[in-house]
Amino acid sequence: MSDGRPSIRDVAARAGVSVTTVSRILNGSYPPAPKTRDKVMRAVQELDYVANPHARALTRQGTGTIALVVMMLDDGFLMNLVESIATGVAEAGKLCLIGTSGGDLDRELAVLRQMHAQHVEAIILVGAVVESDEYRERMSAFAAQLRQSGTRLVLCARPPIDPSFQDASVEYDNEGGAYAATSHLLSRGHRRILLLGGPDGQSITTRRSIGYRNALRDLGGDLDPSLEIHPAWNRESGYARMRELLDAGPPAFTGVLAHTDHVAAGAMQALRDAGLRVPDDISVVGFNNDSFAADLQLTTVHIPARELGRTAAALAIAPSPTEPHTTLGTHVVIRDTVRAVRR
Amino acid sequence: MSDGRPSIRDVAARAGVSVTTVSRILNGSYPPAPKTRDKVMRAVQELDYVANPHARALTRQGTGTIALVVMMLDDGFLMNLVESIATGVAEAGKLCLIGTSGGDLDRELAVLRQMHAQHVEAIILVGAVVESDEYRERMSAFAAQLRQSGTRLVLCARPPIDPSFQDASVEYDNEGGAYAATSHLLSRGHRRILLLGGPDGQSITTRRSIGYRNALRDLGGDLDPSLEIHPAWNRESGYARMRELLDAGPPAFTGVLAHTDHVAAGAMQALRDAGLRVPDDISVVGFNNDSFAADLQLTTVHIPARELGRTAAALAIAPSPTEPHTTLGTHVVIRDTVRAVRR
DNA sequence: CGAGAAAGTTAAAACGGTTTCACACCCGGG
DNA sequence: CCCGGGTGTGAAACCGTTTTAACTTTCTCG
Repeated sequence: MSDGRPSIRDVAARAGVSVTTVSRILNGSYPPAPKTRDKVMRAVQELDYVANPHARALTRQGTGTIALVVMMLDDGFLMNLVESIATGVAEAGKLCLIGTSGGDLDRELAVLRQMHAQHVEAIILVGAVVESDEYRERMSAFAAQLRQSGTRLVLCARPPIDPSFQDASVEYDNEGGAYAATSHLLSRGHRRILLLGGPDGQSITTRRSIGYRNALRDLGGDLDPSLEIHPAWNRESGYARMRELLDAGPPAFTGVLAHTDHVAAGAMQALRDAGLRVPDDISVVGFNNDSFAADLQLTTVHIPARELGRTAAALAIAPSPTEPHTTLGTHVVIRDTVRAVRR
Repeated sequence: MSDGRPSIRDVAARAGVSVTTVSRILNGSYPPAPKTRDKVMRAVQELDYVANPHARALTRQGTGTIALVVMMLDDGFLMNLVESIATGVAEAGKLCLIGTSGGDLDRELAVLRQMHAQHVEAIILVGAVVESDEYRERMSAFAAQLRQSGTRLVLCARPPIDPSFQDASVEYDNEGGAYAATSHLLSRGHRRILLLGGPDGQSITTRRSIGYRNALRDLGGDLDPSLEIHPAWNRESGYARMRELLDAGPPAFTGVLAHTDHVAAGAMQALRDAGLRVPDDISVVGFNNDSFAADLQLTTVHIPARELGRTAAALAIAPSPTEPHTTLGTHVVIRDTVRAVRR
């Protein structure tokens, strides 16, 4: 065509065989006479022929495409996740479609529909879940639709949509991470620990709050609701909320657990601006172990982003996963923003 | 079929019209009788019909897909770039395929071929270029192939493949950024400025070196080849190379210009470890204005990543770009890692 | 030597759309 | 009454591949 791309007919004509034969040879369906094979392969070489994947998708099932849907690409954790998913998918010789929802539920659903319409083999859905019945209902209807059309759904870094579903999923241990971080602060003598949680009503926030409270309860910290506040996940919000708190009076806490290294960084800035030193006056722990945490000497909870990504990619690729549900561990990386509380 | 998706024939049958009519109505080819239109639309609704994009791609040209090829997703600059490209593409109702090359030239070419085989409408190629004849040659052959098949190529944050080509492209001013950063240091009395450039033989490195040298020449700094070294683009490399230098003896420079904020961060760490204070003893300027630069109080060169991404997306989408080549400006963000040199 | 199996190849029918071309219909004007 | 020209609609061809089923050869064995 004017496209300049040769079709399988051109190859067949040049090799002096039928279209069927060419198709067979290229797909490795049973071995034809070596002589024919050579003729065809030569023709393919000469014409630089590559099969049209769309035509292929029409007959075969399997488009060789995996979709990746993520809310936003705004921190190092998600970046590592996306990178490792993308390479995992590429290593399997498949293509990776990416879509961002920007945190808007309608847009998320629209993107998911579009991906589904594209006949992708699997959809990897990354990130936070809103804890509303409406959302759960919509997602669960969509998941049913996916199942019916044979599209796999892989949930990554988020809890199952519905307890009764057994979609493939890979999570990390939010509750355990928060528990460990809180314990770390408690073990240094901190009793009043400010939780700078994520936005309210998101599953991640909830899980981590549970871990935080359990640790306080188990190990004897102050369980005070006024110590839990919910900034957005970014630096600015962390700064602003900490600033508010400090403007209102002397801090009612000696330790801080932030749900993001960015939030931790913002909070630390606000503390410094208020003349408080970290960790001498106030200790701070972050979450994610973003690359810059090392530069800030920030003690933080490490999330195995790359492993998470690799696992998600593997689940998306495997026709039937051996282990459909995995939870990866988290651990505290100790640096230099936590110190024993002064008496 | 067994995958539960209705075909255009099902819709036609249900609406009691021909397939042709359904196709016409859905594509807005000339307006048919309103009555027919309603019947068809109702059938579409009831069946939840969505046209199969692969079948569509077979006849029409235009798959509604844009490809994005990037070496690696390892810093905030690229993350912002990818995010803004992805949203730009999505806002145009198109899909975005993403591929990573991991810096491997063969893999890069393989990915590009795969994208091309997929009949994408445009390919956005992001990031550094190796300055070798072989690379230039291969890329230029590939670009010609793309042109022939009507696939647009958009170069983002990288120079044109071949001066004679006028592929759509959007760059930022590497030379100007390096010039400005160097001037900034010179204006504070620094004469001997260490350049922690990117890997040798990459276009970005070259452009920035030129800006650096021009500033030294114009404004009277020391033009000393031993002051130009080339770590990789990451924190570890920045740390290691600075460490080596300091281990070899007292620093022969008072200012540092790093090609990445990560490198700057690593270098600063090494300086601190060697007992030198930033900025009291040594001044440091970074590049990228990554989000964490604010936390380090790092003076750095801002690159307009989001604008770069939006522009690239626009170029990829527009059938014929009005302004095929754009260079966006860079500027120095002054924070607190540069101080006047002590005499 | 002939029958039947095995090996190699192919024509034709999918797949799910778009597009070309022809047809049927209705209306107004000569 | 016949012709010309919209207006809606549909049959059929096509896009580039896979797959089914049938058709030649050639081989093997009784």
